[in-house]
Amino acid sequence: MSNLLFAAPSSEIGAVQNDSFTDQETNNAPAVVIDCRSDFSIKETLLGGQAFRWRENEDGSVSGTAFCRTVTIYQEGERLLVYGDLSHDAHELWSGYLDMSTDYEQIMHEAVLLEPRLEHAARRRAGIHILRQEPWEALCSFIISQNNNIPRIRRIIEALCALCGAEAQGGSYSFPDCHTVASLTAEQLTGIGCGYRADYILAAAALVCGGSLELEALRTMPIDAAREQLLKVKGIGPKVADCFLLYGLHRLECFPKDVWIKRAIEGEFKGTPLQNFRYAGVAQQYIFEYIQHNN
DNA sequence: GTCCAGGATCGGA
DNA sequence: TCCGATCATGGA
Repeated sequence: MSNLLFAAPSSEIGAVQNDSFTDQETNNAPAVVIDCRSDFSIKETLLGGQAFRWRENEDGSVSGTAFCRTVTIYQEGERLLVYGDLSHDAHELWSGYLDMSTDYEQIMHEAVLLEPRLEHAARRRAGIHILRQEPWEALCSFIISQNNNIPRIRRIIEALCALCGAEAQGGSYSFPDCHTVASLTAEQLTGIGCGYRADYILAAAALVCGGSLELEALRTMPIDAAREQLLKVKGIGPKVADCFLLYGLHRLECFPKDVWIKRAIEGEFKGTPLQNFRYAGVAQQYIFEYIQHNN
């Protein structure tokens, strides 16, 4: 059963990879070109745990699906080549998704002024941008992420997309909208490995598609009010709420506290001003890097 | 077999 | 309010 579900998306992604590689080799398919800083990293940004539907190809490019479009992205120094999206708004859409307009160098500078111990870690994470993901996909993904590991989170999300079966432009599956998810049964969700999270996913889907949880309204609402709304939903706790606000609604002041970060801010970084930094979510990435590499 | 995964809920102190 | 047990699941 699980093999059937997993086979489809991976073969689709393989097809995309090959097509795009050929496109670049023969140079006969147009790519959207996006300028970037030389220290930007497409891999850190797409594969670093903010989003779960991107994969690295053997040639170093990254393939995935968002906004119902499947693309392959190459980074060559200060430019990104996006293959697979021929839409007129492709440049605007992918520049926006990758948040190319925010000045991350300035954010890093401000963060290091507040917490000089993070200088090296911040430099190592200088290439990361906070994505502007589709809110519902982010919410659903981070509900699935709780007490789970990244490879399994990826598998479950791919299986969910395959189960719902909506094809994206470019061949892979798009992430199902909240109505589609709400129409699933708990048995279907546990069948793809969601476990006890099945009921949480259904609860969130019902609230979102029923209109009683307006995700877009949370984008501009005072942050405490937004959190309060989210915490009312069964299955959304403080960590998932902040991950959603940061990665799904691009609220950069949010500071998701997982077990590692908690340990850091109760220990070595006790009293750090970064928790209240207006770009705390970016600084959180630096702290995580610091912990992982111990300076 | 046990432990863990970038948690959340629930019930009992 | 706080703390521990429990919740599915698969990989190490």
